[in-house]
Amino acid sequence: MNQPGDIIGKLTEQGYRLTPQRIMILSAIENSDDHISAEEIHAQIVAKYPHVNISTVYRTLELLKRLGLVTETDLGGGRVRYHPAAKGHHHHLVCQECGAIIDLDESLLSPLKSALLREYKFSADLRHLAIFGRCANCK
Amino acid sequence: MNQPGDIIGKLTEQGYRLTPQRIMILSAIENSDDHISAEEIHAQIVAKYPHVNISTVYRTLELLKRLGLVTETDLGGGRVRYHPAAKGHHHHLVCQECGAIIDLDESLLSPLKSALLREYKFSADLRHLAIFGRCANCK
DNA sequence: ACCTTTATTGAAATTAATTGCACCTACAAA
DNA sequence: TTTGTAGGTGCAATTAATTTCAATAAAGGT
Repeated sequence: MNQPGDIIGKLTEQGYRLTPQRIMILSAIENSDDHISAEEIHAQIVAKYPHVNISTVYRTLELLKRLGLVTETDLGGGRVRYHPAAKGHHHHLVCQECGAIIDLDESLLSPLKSALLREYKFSADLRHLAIFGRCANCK
Repeated sequence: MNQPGDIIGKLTEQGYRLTPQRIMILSAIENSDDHISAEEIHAQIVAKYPHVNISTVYRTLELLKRLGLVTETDLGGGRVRYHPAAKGHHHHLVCQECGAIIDLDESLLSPLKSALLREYKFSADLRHLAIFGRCANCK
C-alpha cells in the first residue's frame, strides 16, 4: 500500500491530468520517508529534468493538499513541509530552544477536537499540527 | 496599565536600547485594539517618519516576541499578526471555508497543555494559537 | 560635554511561497 | 478534421519575512 498508484488513481478519477511533472513530484513525496519541503522536491527533480519549475511543485502540492492526499505542516522558520496523508496523521512538538522535533500521537488531541465540536460546533482540522514550546532537556 | 511604559521598562532593564523607532513601533502595537501586522505597523510609522525601514519593524517584533511582550499568531493567508501579551492570551478558530475568526478561551487548551507536560515533559507555548477547520455555518 | 562601546539601523540582497500571464496539451463535441 | 474548453506549465514578478553588512547612535563612563 501507499504506492503512488493510490494517489494517481484519485487524481485521474477527479479529472486531473497525470503529467510527467506530477509523477515526479508524487514519487518524490512517496519515496521520502520523512517530511519533505517543496524546495527539496524541486531539487530532486531538477537533478534529472532541469526545466521543471518550482511553481509547478507548489501548485501540485496545493492540489494534493486540497484533495486531502498530502498534509502540510508548518514546523516554524518559514518552512512548510509535506507528508503523504496515507502514512497517517501525527503531530509534532517543536522545541524552540534546540529545534528538536518530537512526534506526538493523535490521541492526545482528540479531547480538544471533541471539545471544540461540542462547545463551538467547530470541526477542527487537526491533521498535522505543530505545537511550539520547550522540550524536557531545555527546560 | 498596558502603557508602553511597561514594555519600555522591561526593555531598558535588560540592556536593550530605547530608540525612536522602537518607541514608534511600541505605540503602534499598543494603540491597535485588534491584531496588527508588521506591514500595518510600518505603514503607520512611515506616514510620519518615511525613513524607518520595514526590517526594523520585523526585528523589533522578533525582540518583543522573544521577551514575551507581544504574541504572534499565524492566522493563515501568509500574514502573521501581533498582539500585546499584556492584553491577555486568547486563541482563534479560523474557518477555512468562509474565513470567519472565532475567539477561543484559553481554558479549552489547558487540558492539552498539562497532558503534554505530563506525558512528554514538553512545556508547550500555547499563548496564541490558531486552529484551522470549518465553522458551524459552513459544515 | 566628550569618548567609547556595542546594540541598532537602513539599504540591499536573499529566501520561501504565491500569483498573473501567455502559451501548451489532452480530450470531446461539432 | 477542426475547434472549444478546461487543466497545466514555465517564466517573471510579487509578497512576507529574514539576513548581511557597513554606518550610526544610545547609554554609560570620564
